[in-house]
Amino acid sequence: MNQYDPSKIEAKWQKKWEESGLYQTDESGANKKYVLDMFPYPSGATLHVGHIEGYVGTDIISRYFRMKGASVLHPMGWDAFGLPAENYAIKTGIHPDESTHENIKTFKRQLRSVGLSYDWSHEIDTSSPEYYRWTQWLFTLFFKMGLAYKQEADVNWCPSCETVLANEQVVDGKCERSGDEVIKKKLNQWFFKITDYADRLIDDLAGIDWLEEVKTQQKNWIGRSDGALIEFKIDGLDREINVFTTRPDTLYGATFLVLSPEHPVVEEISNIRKQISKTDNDILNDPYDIEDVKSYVAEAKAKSDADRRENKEKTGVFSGLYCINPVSGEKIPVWIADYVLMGYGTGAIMAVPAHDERDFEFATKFNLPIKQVIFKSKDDTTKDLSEAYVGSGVLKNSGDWDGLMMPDEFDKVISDLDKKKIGEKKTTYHLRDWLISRQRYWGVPIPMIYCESCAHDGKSWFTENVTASDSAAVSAREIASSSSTPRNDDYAGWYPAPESDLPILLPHDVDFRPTGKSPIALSKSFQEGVTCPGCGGPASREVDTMDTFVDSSWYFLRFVDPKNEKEFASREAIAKWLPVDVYVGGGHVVQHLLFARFFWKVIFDAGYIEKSLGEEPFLKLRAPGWILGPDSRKMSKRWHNVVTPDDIIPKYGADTLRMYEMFLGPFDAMKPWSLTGVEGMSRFIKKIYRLFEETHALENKEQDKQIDILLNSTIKKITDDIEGMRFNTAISTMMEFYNDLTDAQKLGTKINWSEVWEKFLRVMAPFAPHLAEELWQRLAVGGLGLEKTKSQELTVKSQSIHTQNWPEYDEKYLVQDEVVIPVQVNGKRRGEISIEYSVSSIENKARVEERAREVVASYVDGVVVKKVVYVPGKIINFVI
RNA sequence: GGGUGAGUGGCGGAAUGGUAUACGCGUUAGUCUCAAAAACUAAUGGGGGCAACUCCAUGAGGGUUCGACUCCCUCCUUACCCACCA
Repeated sequence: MNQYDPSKIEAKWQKKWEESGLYQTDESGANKKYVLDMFPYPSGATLHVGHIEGYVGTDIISRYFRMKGASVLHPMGWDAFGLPAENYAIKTGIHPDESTHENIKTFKRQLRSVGLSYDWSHEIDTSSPEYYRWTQWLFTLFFKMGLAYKQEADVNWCPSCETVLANEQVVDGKCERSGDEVIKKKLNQWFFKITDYADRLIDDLAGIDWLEEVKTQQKNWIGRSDGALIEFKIDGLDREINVFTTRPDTLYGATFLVLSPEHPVVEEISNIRKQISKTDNDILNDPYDIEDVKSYVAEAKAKSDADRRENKEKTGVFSGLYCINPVSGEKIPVWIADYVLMGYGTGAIMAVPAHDERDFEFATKFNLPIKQVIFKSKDDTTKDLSEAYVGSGVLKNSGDWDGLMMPDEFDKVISDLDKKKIGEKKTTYHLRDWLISRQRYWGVPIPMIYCESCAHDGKSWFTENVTASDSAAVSAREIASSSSTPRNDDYAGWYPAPESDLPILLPHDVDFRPTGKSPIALSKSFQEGVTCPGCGGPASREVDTMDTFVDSSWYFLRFVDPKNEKEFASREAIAKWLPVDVYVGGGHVVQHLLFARFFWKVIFDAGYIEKSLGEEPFLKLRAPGWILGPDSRKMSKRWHNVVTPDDIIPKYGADTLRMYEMFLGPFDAMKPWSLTGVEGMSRFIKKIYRLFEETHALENKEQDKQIDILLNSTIKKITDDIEGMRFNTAISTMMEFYNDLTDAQKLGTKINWSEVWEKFLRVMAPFAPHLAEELWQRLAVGGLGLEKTKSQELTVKSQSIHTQNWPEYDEKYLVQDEVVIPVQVNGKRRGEISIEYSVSSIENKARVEERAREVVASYVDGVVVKKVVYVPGKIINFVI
């Protein structure tokens, strides 16, 4: 008898599958399913079992869908640009292009060794000119739509990576990658106007099947809050300070204003005071020194965001200015404090210490008045608050607003502000525009050209292209810019590189050591012969590259048409495959998943996506849980607890690895790796193999009903579990099937082995594709109920188990003839009865009750039974 | 501080209103063997009892229900994400 030897079986079938083109996409797209993994960054570290988990999950789903008759697109590719390769190059001198492609080779070998059913003819590599040509083209589309702009801004700068970072890449004030403290720097940078899409990015979440957790996180990140913009006049001057507040109802309680140290008014304080003193000399009598303001502001500006947050004590300084509360007419002081952030709202707040914890703390520390305007009820006569009251209640001390209930009559407050022309409804967002410039080498060059002379004349692509040929882009631009028109002066001198020039190649012969300037700036060839698309004069290219998240924001679109040389993807291919039906991957909750949704919406608006496809690219999203090391710590080189497929496959085989990973626990849960667990799975697979060897050639056409029931209920359970991505219980079901089957075998139950194997192997096929194929082919050779093949050589695709139909189950075999009904007394199980299924219905309650009463006689005899609850076929309960 | 999950044997977990602890790991005993490994067989939540049996147990406490791991309330622990966002 043969021994199970995965190393022989698996290599053999992987080769044959490839030769026969088994996993080539059925390009008809009939009954399509697009099953997508988040494509990996090919790092120097190899793939470990945690990465594989998601890939095995999507592989099972893809194989299952194919067997159900769907045409499935299941591609894989490489998010190949990025900093680690560049840093590695700086250290070793090996060009990123070279190391990246070495890594891709390793990753690909590993993925193949797991037996994943990717169609490699759809493979993409974001660092190839064929791909990034279209990344550049999309950039120019965004530009023409008014959604890409260059602006001087305070940006996050990582001193160690020597590049700017997106807000999303700053974690706790530190660089996500290097861990260094991020500093603020004023730089001229390219942005994507993702804020124009903030509302749609929130609202469209409602219609997609994503984990609630991920949706909530995206909503929080976008951070929409509704409130009002309120105007405060500076006392003694015809000038206002605007504040944003979500609580305009507490306006009568606003006893001072607070400005962020970066607020524009702060720099002008001396001037403003001079102007005021001409009409009102009182202001000069304040015990106040402008030097205090200057030193406070200087100190605050020197601190990093992290430092500011670190400091729990509130700090601040009186500005020397007063404003007028627009409803109460009171004169209130203006303070400067770093707990107010310039980046949110207007950079100025009205402080309502009675109803805001931060304002309360500040007012207490600096002895500022606290005025309560919200009371728990009409009869509430609280005098001195010991802490801010932030709850709901009724307004008092509030002029005409007295008696209004908050938050129920909030809208009345807003409309009154509007009527009095002192404020208006306003929505603000936490989301900032997406900063995409990077001063690094290993990325996509931004395809923009700058012309000094056009800039001087105030000319730009926008001024020169009133009637652009690209009508789709222009009409889309109108849609997109309805909320905010591009400011032409920001664009002066800028032109997108003409489409015929794309791709703008990343120069190869560059010293990529970071200097704080883009390395491409040092390339001689890069700027050779560049002319202005507007005036034809000499011009220069943008030397920054794009954030790699731009590359990965549209790769799922390229996958459907990866070799197209005319378009980023054809309209037809997009319509055929998209949206993605199942998307699996971890992390990236606010980065990739937000950016990719943004890209889809922009491309949708530009008219390149059929409206019928909808406004969301990923219908269903699931994240595999982390696999922890055997020590229950996160897998990491540091703990020496990393397990890779290469540690497992040579000894146990890919099928064991796949089955074990899926059996570990719920797909989305965090769970620790265990080597003894792998051995257990290996045992199970060997048992299947052995049972097959012993039984598959036994001829027996008869079968007891009990086996029919076992087989059909197993098929049903596994089918349901795959649909619900409960792979762990699907595998338990296979184990139970084996146990029940071998028990029955020992008892001499009649079993039609060929039918059993012919069905069971098919439900096992998505999980253990190599073993299932091997045994399927042997079954075919045995000729039991299958077409005979001359040898075990699979050359025809149609003979593979993976092209067979998914087995159907027969409802009539899902119920036993006899059912076992537990008998309870007061909800505690005291026995059970076995009755014919046909008499278990509710009409026969009396009969069932009689039988049950015998079993629990010792509990119910001689006592009053108050009630008998009978759930047909499930349970009977005597209440005494 | 806010949001979102999770808490069940020695361990990973199953059961989403109806026999709690499926399935697997581990452990123990046995078979086989000169021996070991592998394999196979059996036992395995805790307490009490010779036994039939019985009591207790799903983080803690309450509630709803004939019946609660499951639903509701309060609290505790823990993980992840966000956090001076006005």
